[in-house]
Amino acid sequence: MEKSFEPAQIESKWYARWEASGAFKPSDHGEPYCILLPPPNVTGTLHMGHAFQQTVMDMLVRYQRMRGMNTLWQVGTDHAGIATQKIVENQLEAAGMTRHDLGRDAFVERVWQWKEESGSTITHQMRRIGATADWSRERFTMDAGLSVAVRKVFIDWYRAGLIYRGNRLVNWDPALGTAVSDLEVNSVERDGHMWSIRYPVTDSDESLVVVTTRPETMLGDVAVAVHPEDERYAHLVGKTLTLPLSDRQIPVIADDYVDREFGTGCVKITPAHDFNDYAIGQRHKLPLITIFTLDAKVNGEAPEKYRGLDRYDARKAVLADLDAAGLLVETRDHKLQVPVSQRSDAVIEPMLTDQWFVDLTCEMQTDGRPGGRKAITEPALDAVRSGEIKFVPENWATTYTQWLDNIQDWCISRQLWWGHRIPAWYDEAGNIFVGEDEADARANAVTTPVGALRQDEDVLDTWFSSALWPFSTLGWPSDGPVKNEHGEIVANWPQDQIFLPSAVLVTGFDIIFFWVARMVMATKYFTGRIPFREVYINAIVRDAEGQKMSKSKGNTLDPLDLIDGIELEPLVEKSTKSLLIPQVRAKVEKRIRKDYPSGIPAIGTDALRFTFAALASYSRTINFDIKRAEGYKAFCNKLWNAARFVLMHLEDGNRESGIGNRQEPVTEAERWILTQLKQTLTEVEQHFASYRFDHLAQALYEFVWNEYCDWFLELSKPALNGDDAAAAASTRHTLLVVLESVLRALHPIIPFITEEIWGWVGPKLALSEDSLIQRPWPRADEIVADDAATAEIEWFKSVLSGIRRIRSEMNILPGKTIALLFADGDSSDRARVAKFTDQLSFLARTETPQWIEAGTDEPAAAAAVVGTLRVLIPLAGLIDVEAEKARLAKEMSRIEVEIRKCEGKLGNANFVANAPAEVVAQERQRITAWNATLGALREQADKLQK
RNA sequence: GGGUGCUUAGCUCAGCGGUAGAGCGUCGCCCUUACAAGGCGGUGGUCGUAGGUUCGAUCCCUACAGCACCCA
Repeated sequence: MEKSFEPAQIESKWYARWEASGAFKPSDHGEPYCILLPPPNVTGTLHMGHAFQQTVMDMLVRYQRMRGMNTLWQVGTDHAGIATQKIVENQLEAAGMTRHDLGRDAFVERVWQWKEESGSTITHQMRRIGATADWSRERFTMDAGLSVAVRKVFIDWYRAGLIYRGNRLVNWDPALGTAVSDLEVNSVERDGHMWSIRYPVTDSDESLVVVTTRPETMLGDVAVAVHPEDERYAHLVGKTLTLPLSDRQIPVIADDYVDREFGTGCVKITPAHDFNDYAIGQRHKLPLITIFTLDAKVNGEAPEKYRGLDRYDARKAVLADLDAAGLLVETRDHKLQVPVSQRSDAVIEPMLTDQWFVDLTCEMQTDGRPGGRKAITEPALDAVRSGEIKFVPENWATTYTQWLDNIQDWCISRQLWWGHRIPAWYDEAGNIFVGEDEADARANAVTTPVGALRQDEDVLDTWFSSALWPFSTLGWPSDGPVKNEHGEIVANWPQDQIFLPSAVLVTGFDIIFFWVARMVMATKYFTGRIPFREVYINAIVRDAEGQKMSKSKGNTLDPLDLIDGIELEPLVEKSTKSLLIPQVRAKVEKRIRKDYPSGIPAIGTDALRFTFAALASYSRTINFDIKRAEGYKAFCNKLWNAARFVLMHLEDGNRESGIGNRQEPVTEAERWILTQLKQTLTEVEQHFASYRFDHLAQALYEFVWNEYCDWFLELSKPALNGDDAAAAASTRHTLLVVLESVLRALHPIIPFITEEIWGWVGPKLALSEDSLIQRPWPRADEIVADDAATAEIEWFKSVLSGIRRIRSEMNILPGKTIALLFADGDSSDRARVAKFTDQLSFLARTETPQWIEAGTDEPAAAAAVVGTLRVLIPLAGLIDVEAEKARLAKEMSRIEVEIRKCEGKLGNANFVANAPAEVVAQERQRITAWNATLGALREQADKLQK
């Protein structure tokens, strides 16, 4: 083995071997265990959030695979309609073209090309993370099989009356020219103004003043609303106003939606461009006047002079004209919430358009069939409320149920070209025909089509196809093998449906609505099953200061840069090249030069994975600190060197008898480390079950470093070098067996280094497997615990620590051999000293210990106290008597504080009467122990006084 | 406005009714034959504030303060 751990060398070779061996495919033995990858965006790249999620999924899959489960990690990518289309449109724009110049077919062809070029980026990155997904079953949401499922779902829901087409107000992105989901709209606080505008009452001297942040929408006003109990305006309700600029007559209406305290208490109503106004318009049967074109310019409904103006230019013109007319009462600065499209950054314009919807709100249809609420929404709610699906951490269930409780119908049409085209056709009279294709649509027609049919131009929301992932990827709705474009079988529903429900979905909380809820809806409806039994909501990865990672802040980290390392200059170049604003660019560069003055060190995949595991508590965010990752790289190195130690103590050609042939360990240290291993493995299993990867990582870290390396390896040295051949042989065996077990236990977290080390260790144990990935999970119940041995070793550790403390505090050079005496103590101390003499003198660098018999003189010495045993280091010029007195005094006062605490409790009659008996007994035991120690310390202090 | 979290060592975080923990940092000694990416030892905390419940509260309850996120 190399002298130190070099991640780059070992990572490069293992992944391909594992994959080639078929290790990632289902074994067809054991209980099914499936993980669905929320498909990454096909044109995306791996960011820290992905790397974290995939580490979690891979840990779970590897663990369950080792436990003998029939595992499937179903991977694939999502066509990401808007995002992907926009990338290609941007490319065209750079060439001075638009998609309309190419035409639909050529454009879509171009997107496919782009997908082929860039689509494998993220899957290659996933391989670097070590993700053991079954690539042979990789799917794409737009491949043929999944498209069949999409059409079937659309048609079935349509025929069940659960999908409808309607003219509704939707979130319209005027830059992209499509409807977007309300989940893709961010509410952003912006500086703006609040304008007060006077609306005169028709044929009267009176007037009302409305306040608005969007004065241009007054061109589409159809009413002014006041609160029904607002006495100021009660006499005007029912009267008519003359809408300035347009001169239309609009009514004053009363509606308790109006907040009397806000502004003047008068609200202009523009139902075609505001969701709240739309609702009021519906209640009062008001007309809808759309005043904008689809690219947010004023249309022909407005007075001539505003037509064709962009909405913001129209605002200026309207304000100028109002001011000129003396109707602009006040202009105030105001912070307002503006809806902004996540996809284009454009301000969203609520717009009345024809769209397709999935009904999620209707209880019962007019013909008596169940509505969407009954058929789709409620089963999805029940699945979580009943506990059939569990969230981890569980409070996310509230987020899920509250959202579903208040859900609106789902707008599924998008005015894009990239995606699943809606399988609906229109005849010349505007009748709708839905089917697999035109022929099927005609065959299922309820009315005879008038003239030719033309297919709907729109495509489906990406999440519509993603929602089917849990069952469509397993081959549904085909009843036989499904092949990919290379003719390889990728799914077969009749047999693959054993993987539904999957075990767990690992995803971010921001996906609960997009994905989790919709997968539950679709999967319940079409298969009657839940898509997954558990939903593990992972934390959001932030930078070390808890700031959101963002390119414009310059605090993003590329997981591959952490794995491979990167020099400062390439890092600066890479982080700033996509930033167009010079100030931002300069700021980011400055930050990177400050944060990473010498670039990012290569920490390797294993250390990165361990870091993710160690940070994965139930907390909602994790702050990724590179220092922490470096610490875990040190852990990998520690493990590496422990393995080197073990291997170099095996005699040449020495093959151990194998793990199966368990022999009785000869030494107490072996029985102790096996007990610790058993304990650790028990904990690890519990932490896997509860998804506490932080505890899991910590348990293994502590075992390896603080128990195996710090104590067992050290204790093994005297045994390996001693005269007792049986103890030496047994110790060698136990060193190896424990190492092999811990490699297995660590493998799900740090697969590469453990596999590499195992390559040296496995053959020494004559194991049948070729590689660690095939080994079974190390089971705690196969290990025998020995509590008596544990007590012995704990005693030994106390004595040795006491000696080390004296050496350190008295500045005795580590290399210097010193005398060691024992005094007092009981018979078990005598026996233990005898038993551990060699280890003590070896590890503490002392001469053979001597006992001081009671009543005999003893030399001045520094002392450690273990129970009633005094461990003495004779002064003999080594030790400063005053320093030793001070040390003893400090120790005594610490113990006196503890004793006072115990006395306080035990002196309290209420405590003794009410506390559980074992707690009281524990306090009594503690006070006894403290008193014994204090007694020994006092005796020692007295001896020094002389 | 509604909701959900968070506040513990210098930093990042566990813990959670009965002796306050980890990693990193820091200080001292040591290149001791697995590992200086290391070893040994030390320092460091009235567990956000104020009340309450309890024999006992960092932990449970209430209020308040600050921070974060989600929804409107």
